[in-house]
Amino acid sequence: MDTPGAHLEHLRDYNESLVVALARTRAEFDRAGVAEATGLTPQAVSKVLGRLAEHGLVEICGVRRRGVGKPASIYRLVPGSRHAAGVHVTRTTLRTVLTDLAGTVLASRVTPLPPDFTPGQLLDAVRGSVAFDTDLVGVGIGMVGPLDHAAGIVRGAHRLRHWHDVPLRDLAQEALALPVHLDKDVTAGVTAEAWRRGPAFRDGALIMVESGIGAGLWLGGGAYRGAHTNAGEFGHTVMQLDGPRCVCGRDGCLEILHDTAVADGRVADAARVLAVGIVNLLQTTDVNHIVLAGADLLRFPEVYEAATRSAIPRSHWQSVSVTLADLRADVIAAGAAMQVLDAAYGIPSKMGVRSLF
Amino acid sequence: MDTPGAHLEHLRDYNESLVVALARTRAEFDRAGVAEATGLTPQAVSKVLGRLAEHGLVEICGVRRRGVGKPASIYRLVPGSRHAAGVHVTRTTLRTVLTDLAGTVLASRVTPLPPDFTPGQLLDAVRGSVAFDTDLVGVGIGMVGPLDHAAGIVRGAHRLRHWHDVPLRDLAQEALALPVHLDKDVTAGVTAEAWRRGPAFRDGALIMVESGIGAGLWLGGGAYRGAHTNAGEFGHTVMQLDGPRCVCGRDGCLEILHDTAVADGRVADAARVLAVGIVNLLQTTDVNHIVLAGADLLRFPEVYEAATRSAIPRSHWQSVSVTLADLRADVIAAGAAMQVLDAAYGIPSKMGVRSLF
DNA sequence: GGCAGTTTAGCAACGCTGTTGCGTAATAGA
DNA sequence: TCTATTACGCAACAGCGTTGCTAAACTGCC
Repeated sequence: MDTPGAHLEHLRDYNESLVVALARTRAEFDRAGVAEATGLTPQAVSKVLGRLAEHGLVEICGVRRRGVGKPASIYRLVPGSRHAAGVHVTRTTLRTVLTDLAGTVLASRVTPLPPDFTPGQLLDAVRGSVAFDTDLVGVGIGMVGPLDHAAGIVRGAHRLRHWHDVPLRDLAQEALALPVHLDKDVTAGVTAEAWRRGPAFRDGALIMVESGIGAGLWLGGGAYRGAHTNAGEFGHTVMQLDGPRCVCGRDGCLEILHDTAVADGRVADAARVLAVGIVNLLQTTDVNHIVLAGADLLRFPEVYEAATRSAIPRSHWQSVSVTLADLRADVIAAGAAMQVLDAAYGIPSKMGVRSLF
Repeated sequence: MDTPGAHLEHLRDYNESLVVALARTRAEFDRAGVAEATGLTPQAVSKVLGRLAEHGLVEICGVRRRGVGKPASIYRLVPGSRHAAGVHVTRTTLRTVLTDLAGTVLASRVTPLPPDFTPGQLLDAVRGSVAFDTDLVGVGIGMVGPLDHAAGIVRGAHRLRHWHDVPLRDLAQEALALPVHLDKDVTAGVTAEAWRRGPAFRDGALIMVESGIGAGLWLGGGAYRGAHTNAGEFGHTVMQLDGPRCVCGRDGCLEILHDTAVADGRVADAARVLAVGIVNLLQTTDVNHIVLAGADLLRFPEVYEAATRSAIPRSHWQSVSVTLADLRADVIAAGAAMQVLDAAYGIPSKMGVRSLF
């Protein structure tokens, strides 16, 4: 069984991650606030903050007087204490991003990739591209599936010949001498949103329209990938039983309907079809955050946003936020970087051996 | 924030739950096996097993000689050590079930409910119905939504007039003087499958066709309900953009297409439409277990099962199991009972205050 | 029958976690 | 200046899994 037992270190890591997550969403915080939010005793919070401060993740930035009594120490996250790099691999380009612990994008660059590039060529490009002048926690790679997240293997990349069962994660780990995290582009993207917004973002989907339609799912406070790292392929859900044949072999998929409308210049129609697809996704997953992203979508952001908003039915106990990915084109690469941060400093979704430092 | 800090007791509870989960799926087990499966030391397993045995959840049932050396003690779960009751509320009937710790159904009864029954009438029926001659861990209630699982409130039950914002969980808790768990019928149903199959069932969906089409989702090793306890409403996903108007207000929902076919006597067509809907669900959630249930579906089980099997595409790294709910009509009530067991003895999906005993 | 070797079980001490008790520091107000 | 109040942290503590070691139970061999 791969359900590991829990040891004392897991408990410590869990609580430290909790405090880091809190620190990420609050500009400043004090001991009492953390204690109240977590249910830990103030003394325990002191110990946690002491450990985090010792490793530079947080620092004291002042005191707060609240009438009578000894002033409380005010803490804040030190965003620059940790950095991660992320890359977004497309069929023609490599986008590289450097982010800090707060999820802020510090640098972003785009380099072309050779036509029909090989794994070796990609690794060369990545090696040259992530050479930032900083210590890195690790490097995240976001690319199209299908791939196996757990094994770190690219099963086969759409329209790329040299990409069948390539153990990219291990190859990159060796080439870069850094921890590497390989995931689907959309999952990386939704991680960016989740990391930046903090624990309030428990259930969300990042809708990406960029040579294909897919969704990155963040369910119950963690990335959800499904049994075969294949969740979120809602572009290939049938929305017109007697519709035109899609490349996936089914008829009337969201993607073929959408792309046909775009090809005909009917962008508003395309957006409406996508919006119905998003409502379908909401019916199935009941997320309350929809994030719109992808190069093709961001060509007409307000059209898609308006169509989505107006398609979502309202009721008194439900509410769904619809926003554009505010990192825009960087969202996948940045999310890949934040997956590294999430693996190291995020709240563990399951018990497993890990150390924050 | 509702993300609680972790204390030492959580660690203990987590490991104990892990061992109970293991015990549920194995007829017999020994110390070494548990130690290997969990990564805990044999000594730690001894302590856990000692605590579980002290409370009667497991017992020694023999020794195993393996050539040379002192024989190992063989343990097994004591299914009868804990019982829970579950009820399945429909528009006209109340089905009540008694289950043990292993998820075995020990008793099952169906009683009619008054037409357009009130909360008070339901509580009376439940009180009379769950009076089994056993100590109960608690009572689970499974019924149609929409409802709020976290708050234990029925938001509004389909075609029942007296059911708007009824705090049923608290009312039942008071009426029964027992812990009560309120959840959507389909979520309860999938919990039954998950509880009986053990940790190997990490990602699954229970498809229920019974005056409506819905799915109970078990994602990443736990029930997934969404942000508003509304996940799994895939019966109201659009599959024919220009299709007939559904009661939900949209056009061409899976449900209206399916029900129309059934009304016309075209059961095979209905099953095929549902199968496409299930494949849509797979595209979105990538679960690898599909469980078919519901009175309307179980009228033609082999038709639906075959249609589903043949609609699912195969590839070399993906595989999806399709089965009928082997508890048949009891699955919802039994699942409601197992939700109580899961809350008390299941592996906690998040850190929270809880005690096994 | 007795001894050696092997495997399992568990007591006891230990390290580390968060908790509790209590003393100390820092501030406002009387 | 004194008192009440608030925040902080050292020290002792309880409880978790771990480690070290001894005892127990069995097989196989002499």
